[in-house]
Amino acid sequence: MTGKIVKEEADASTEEKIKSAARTIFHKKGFAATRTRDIAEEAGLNLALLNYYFRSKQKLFDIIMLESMQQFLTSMTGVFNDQETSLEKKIELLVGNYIDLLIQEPNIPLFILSELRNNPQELVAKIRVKEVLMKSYLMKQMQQAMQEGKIAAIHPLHFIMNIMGLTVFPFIAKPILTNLGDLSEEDFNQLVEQRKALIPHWVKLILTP
Amino acid sequence: MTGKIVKEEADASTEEKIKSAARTIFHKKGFAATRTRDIAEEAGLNLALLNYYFRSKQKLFDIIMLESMQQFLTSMTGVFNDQETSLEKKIELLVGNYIDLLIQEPNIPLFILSELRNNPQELVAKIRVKEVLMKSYLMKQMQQAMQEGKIAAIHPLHFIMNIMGLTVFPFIAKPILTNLGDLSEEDFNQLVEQRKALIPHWVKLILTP
DNA sequence: TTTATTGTTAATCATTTGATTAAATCATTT
DNA sequence: AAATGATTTAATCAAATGATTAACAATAAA
Repeated sequence: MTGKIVKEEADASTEEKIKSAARTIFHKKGFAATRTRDIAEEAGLNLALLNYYFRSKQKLFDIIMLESMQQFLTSMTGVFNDQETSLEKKIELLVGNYIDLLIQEPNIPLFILSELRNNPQELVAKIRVKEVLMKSYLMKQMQQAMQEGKIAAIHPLHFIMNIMGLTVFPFIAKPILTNLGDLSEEDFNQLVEQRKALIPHWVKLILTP
Repeated sequence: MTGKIVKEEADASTEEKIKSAARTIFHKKGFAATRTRDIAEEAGLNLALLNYYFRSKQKLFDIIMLESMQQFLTSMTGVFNDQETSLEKKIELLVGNYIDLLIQEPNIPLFILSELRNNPQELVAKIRVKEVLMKSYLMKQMQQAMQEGKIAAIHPLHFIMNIMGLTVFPFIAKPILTNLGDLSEEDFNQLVEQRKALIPHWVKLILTP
């Protein structure tokens, strides 16, 4: 009955096939619009296997959601607490990492944010964004630079909104933007590639005292 | 059978009650997660009335979606083609209008964008964003200012991504941001109110030649 | 008032869909 | 090989849900 529990490392392949299919479809359509049958079909497996391995659609979803949020968060944790790199360099790295990630996984932001509106607090709390972000070395660097008058005074949240807005929003609005500019997938990616250099430049302007 | 069709202006009240309830719930939960029973309950009406007035969930949704997109688009059309106002002034007005709208209807952007990923082309085409935006007087002003060297050379899509990203993203990421900053509804609104002045200022910096 | 039309309701239908079951297959151990 | 346990499948269940129906109420027309 509980194959996976007894035999922890059964055949990772099937379990991973299901997770991979679930990731694809959940990311694209969200929880409510996804049918477990779609996932099974995408994985090329019988529907019952999904429940055999993960008990329920909800449990499977929770795993995918948690991993997606962590994947998103991991792109910044490494950068943020490096004591060697300058504020400027950190912004470059952060934007670059995110754009690389988002070109690979363009559906993650809209997936996370659209699901978050139903669950608000619980999930956000679970991944400790607040600790990771607000108590990071980057924030200390910013505070100090502001005190020394090296950058303009700005509320940390405005700073975060700006960087994330400039970096992530294009991927959220991708269908509109590609229509607006008659862009192919290729064109779009090229445009956001440019933003790896542009956004740090713009942010520097914003921070100029 | 087809009450509404025969008698066009029957009792606007019931029809409007349904639309209003549908708007509320669709905006908050999206198409797939919304049950017609929820809408009926929110409207304080019998479930069958929904189908009596709108034939199906899908038809009702299409109406709400179209109106929401138009509402969103209307915030810019007026501003964009005014031949009297400067580029700078237009940015101020645009950002101001959007933030006012979004404080009233904070769920619209995520609603539109998350539904758009399923339907991509059809809906985007229907509202003529491309015409409204790309062929606006604002765009001509930009081109001319660039040629005259009065503003920095920038791809129109980067310009749009920046303004929209800076303005709209905070509302899309609201649950995360309020958690990050321990913000009440009030606090959040105050913060985005500040952005009415800040974003035009930042955009001006970005456009500085 | 009577009649016809429109609006509303409770009950029901039919389909979709998440989940379970029981039997079959595969793999591992003895 | 036999036995045991893990994995997989087809068939089925039960609940949720969009939609319809038939009866009833309200309103307007005659």
